[in-house]
Amino acid sequence: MDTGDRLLTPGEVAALFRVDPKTVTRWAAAGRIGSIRTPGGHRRFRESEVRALLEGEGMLEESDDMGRPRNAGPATSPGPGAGPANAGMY
Amino acid sequence: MDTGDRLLTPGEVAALFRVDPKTVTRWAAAGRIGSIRTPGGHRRFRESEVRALLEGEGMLEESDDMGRPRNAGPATSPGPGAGPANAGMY
DNA sequence: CTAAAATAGGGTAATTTGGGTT
DNA sequence: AATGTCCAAATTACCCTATTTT
Repeated sequence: MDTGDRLLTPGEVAALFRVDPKTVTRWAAAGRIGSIRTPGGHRRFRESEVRALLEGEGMLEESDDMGRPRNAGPATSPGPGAGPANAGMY
Repeated sequence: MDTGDRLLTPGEVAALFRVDPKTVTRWAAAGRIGSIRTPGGHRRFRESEVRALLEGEGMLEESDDMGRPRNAGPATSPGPGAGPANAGMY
């Protein structure tokens, strides 16, 4: 199977998500999506990861009620569930 | 381990980075990547170096926005006068 | 030796980056 | 906190033809 190790440009990812390329850059800077840098500093994204984000996340996670408590967290799972890494200092 | 001393053509390197072959040539001209010239003037790149550039910067990285030591690489080509690039990004 | 593909080199648009702001 | 827009600079992409490689 083609895992899709092809690389996509920021503009392509932005078109897939219907967002501004700048937003994709912010996602990469925040660690929400993996990125590969060219020697010149431009970013490339793995198609497999992008497609996983596109159609593989709206099924078994944050369904509707208990997916992501935005304020009334049980305080027992500090787990990174929604925010894996980064400190969002951008 | 396969050190990967095989030589890659500009087209191969370009496909790996998802860039234009001309861009790879520009990297070599700027000293960002080591290059070997054929007697005819064409360039060849070491697979080990290319893979180091690919994996060394975009694999287990998540928040890599600020602080990008791009010039701390192998210094294989000191690049005589090809330095209009780094040093002062902005 | 001939032919096709790739590369080098130069020059000009398009994209991307990073910061600051809305 | 997240996204979109403006700006200046850098990087990259596509145009061409000549040379090299296969």
